[in-house]
Parts: sequence; structure tokens; C-alpha cells
Amino acid sequence: MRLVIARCSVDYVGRLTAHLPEALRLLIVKADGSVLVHSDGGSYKPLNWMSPPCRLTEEPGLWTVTGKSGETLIITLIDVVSDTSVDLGVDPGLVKDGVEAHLQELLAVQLGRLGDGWRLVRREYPTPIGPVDLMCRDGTGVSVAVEIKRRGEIDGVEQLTRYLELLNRDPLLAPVQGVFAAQEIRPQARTLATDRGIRCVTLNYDAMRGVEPENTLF
Amino acid sequence: MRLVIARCSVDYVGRLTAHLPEALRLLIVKADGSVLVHSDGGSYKPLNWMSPPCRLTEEPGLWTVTGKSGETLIITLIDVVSDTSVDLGVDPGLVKDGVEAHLQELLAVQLGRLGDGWRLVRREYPTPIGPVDLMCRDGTGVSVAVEIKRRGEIDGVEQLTRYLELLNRDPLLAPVQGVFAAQEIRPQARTLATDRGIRCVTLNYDAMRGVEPENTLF
DNA sequence: TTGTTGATTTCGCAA
DNA sequence: TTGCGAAGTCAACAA
Repeated sequence: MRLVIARCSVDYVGRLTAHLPEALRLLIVKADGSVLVHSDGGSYKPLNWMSPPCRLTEEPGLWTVTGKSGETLIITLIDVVSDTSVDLGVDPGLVKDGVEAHLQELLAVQLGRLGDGWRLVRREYPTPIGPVDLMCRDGTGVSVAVEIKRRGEIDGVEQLTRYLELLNRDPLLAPVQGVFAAQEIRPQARTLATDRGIRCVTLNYDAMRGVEPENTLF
Repeated sequence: MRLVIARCSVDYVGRLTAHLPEALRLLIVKADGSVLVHSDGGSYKPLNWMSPPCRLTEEPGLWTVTGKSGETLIITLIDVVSDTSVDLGVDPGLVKDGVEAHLQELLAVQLGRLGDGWRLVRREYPTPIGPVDLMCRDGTGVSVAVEIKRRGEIDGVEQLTRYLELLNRDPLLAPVQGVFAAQEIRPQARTLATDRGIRCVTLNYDAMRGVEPENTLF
């Protein structure tokens, strides 16, 4: 990894064109050739960048970074304050917990949260327009398609609606009920779901994980 | 901006929990207090980070970064290779060109690309569920709602469908046709749109901008 | 403040 | 490889 502090202007031409006026910035060149242009604020997103695979051509006062589809990032260096390199080696990578896939795993073995006597038919139940998260039978044997989201928004309700429309054409399954399950359900999504006869269920991740939350923030 | 090269392990607890095993990494502390943990690869996205507003508490060998909602990023420093600071000042910011808003501006004055004799009623035509990008009348005087995307996906078709459903309840407008216009339209989006009687139009940005492309890459 | 939409989204999984 | 959905998405803009 190479770290350069320099006064520079930057031009990008790719899907869009973008220009950065002259200022002091941090330039990062990673081992895979990718380049990041960071200012001292904003978020984790650079002001400008080039994703790998790409190639950096260096001339005095001018860097040209070319991506494989022809996008180019042109960095004009007015004044280089520092230029250092360090070998970081390969990173062992990130371990995540608490995303949608995990919610689905937990709910699949805790169907009692949806109702008594529910049985799982299968996870990722395939349809021509994509897989239904959980396909179940409720206590009376009626088919239920369950869509699981971390945050429940209108798009998720639309998605479940498309599944239900399709599934209800199958005489072996019909009638198929719908359940929209999420850690948090936006009011507009709840309204739309209710209008369409879809039941909304709020999931408590900590309770499902069997862990007592140590504070009330999450 | 502060740049630290250090062997460290990182733990994040917030919407999810994540863990980074011990490795040599770049830590960036920006002027607003935000912290970025970068490895020597991946994309512009850090392995882990904390967005502002947040507060960094420093103890020997331990950084604790706390966000305003209570998320915490804990960085355990095993070995600090370098630790430098530099004042970059405020960045003048980015100028962009070629995003969706620009496509809309261009299409609004080039309605001939949709058909002969088309007239623009208005851009950002208001409805209770959000603005329609372009409301037009075709050569025969029929109302047409146009949804413009850079990349056309299923969500965009759903969005246009909701608009059309609403607009067709207005006897002064009905019947309202739909046009889904994008630089690139995904097959599933095209299929869904066609099923619903919505016409798909692929937009050529370079041609609309009136610029002859110098190569065929964009 | 809240909600909605776009993004050079990036990332990961599965067909 | 490609397509599609999720993201600690972030960020801009309107209500």
C-alpha cells in the first residue's frame, strides 16, 4: 500500500464524468492497483476512485489510472507533501453476524413465532421469479409464503405479492397466505401489506438468538 | 487527518456484529472523528469503519469509537508501525455530470426519441406517491407517464406500475400509457414491463448528449 | 425530522 | 460468467 499526501486536481471519465478542483488530499494506491482519493471528511467513500482491475501509469506530476472497461482517472499532482509505502500482507477478512440469511436460519427453526403447529416445507422455495424465503403450512395445513427482511419496506411487500400471485395459480398449493417478517417494518410497508391481506410480523433478533440484550440500544 | 499503520484486531457491534482477526492495516482518522480501517485490497470500502458523528477514546493499545446510536468499534492495537497527522483543510467538493437527472433533462427536450408529435406536459409530475419523471401526450393525445432510470431493473417497473395505477383513476388523464426508459434494461425488468403493457425504450446517452463517442467503450 | 430515490453503488450467492 | 438481491449501504432532496 502506498500513501501519498498531495495537492492535486482529479478528473474521472467513465459512466459519468466528474471533476475535483485543486486541493490537498490523501491518495491511496492499493496492492491490486486500485486508487482512492480521500478528503478529510465525508464518509468512508472516497471523493473519487478506480476499482480493480486497473493500471496506474505515472509521469512527472500526472497519474493516469485506466480501468479494464476504459474508464480513466486522471490525477494532476501540483505538490507532493509525502509519499510512503508499506507492505500490509493479505488480510484474513471479516466475520459478520446478524444479516438476513441468519434471520432466515433462526426463523426456520422457530416457526412457533408465527403460530402454533406450523411446519416448514422448505427454505428458498423456488419459483420462476425467484425463491421464497420460507414456504410453510400453518396449523390448519394452509400454505404460507414468508418473506424475511432486516428492514421491511415497500419493495419487500411488492416482492412477496408477486410470489403470492404466482403461487396461487398452483392448485396444489392454493390458497397461499403471506407473511411479511422483519426486524423493523416501515409504516408504509405495513399499510400496503395489510391492504393486500398480508400479515406483518416483527422479529426480535436478540430474542431469536436466545441472547439477553445487555443494553436497549439494539 | 491521521494515518496509522498498525497490527490490530477490530470488533464492531451495531446493527450487526463483526470481527477482524489480527493483521497489519491502515487506520484513518478524519477531521470529523470518523474512523476507517483499510486493508491492502478490496474496493474503496473499508473493512470496517465508523461514520460521523462519533467519538474516539484512546487508551494504550485500545481505541474505542462510539457512534451516536451506541454502535461501537473497538480497535485493539498490537503494534503501531507509524502514526502521522496532516491538516488537509476543507475540500472544495466534486462536480458530476451524466447521472439520472441529466438523462431526464435531455429526454425532456428530445421527446422525438419516444415518438412523433409527442408533447411534454411537465417534468416531475406530482402524484400522492411521488413524482413521475416525465408526463407527456403522444401524437394522438394519449397521456404517457415516462419513468427514467440509468439502469432499468424490476423496482423501476414496480414504481411506474404504481404511478400508472394511480394516474388511471383520474378521468381527466385516463387512459395513461407507460414508458420505461433506461440506458440499460435488465431482461427480467423488460419481461415484467412487457407483461404489464409498459413499453421499454433504451436510451443512448452519448447520442442524446449530441457527442460522437470517440471510442465504443461507453 | 422523516421518507424516498439514486449510486462510478459494492458485495455475495447461486444458476 | 452473469444476474439478482442485500447493505452497518451512503447521500441528496423533498415533504
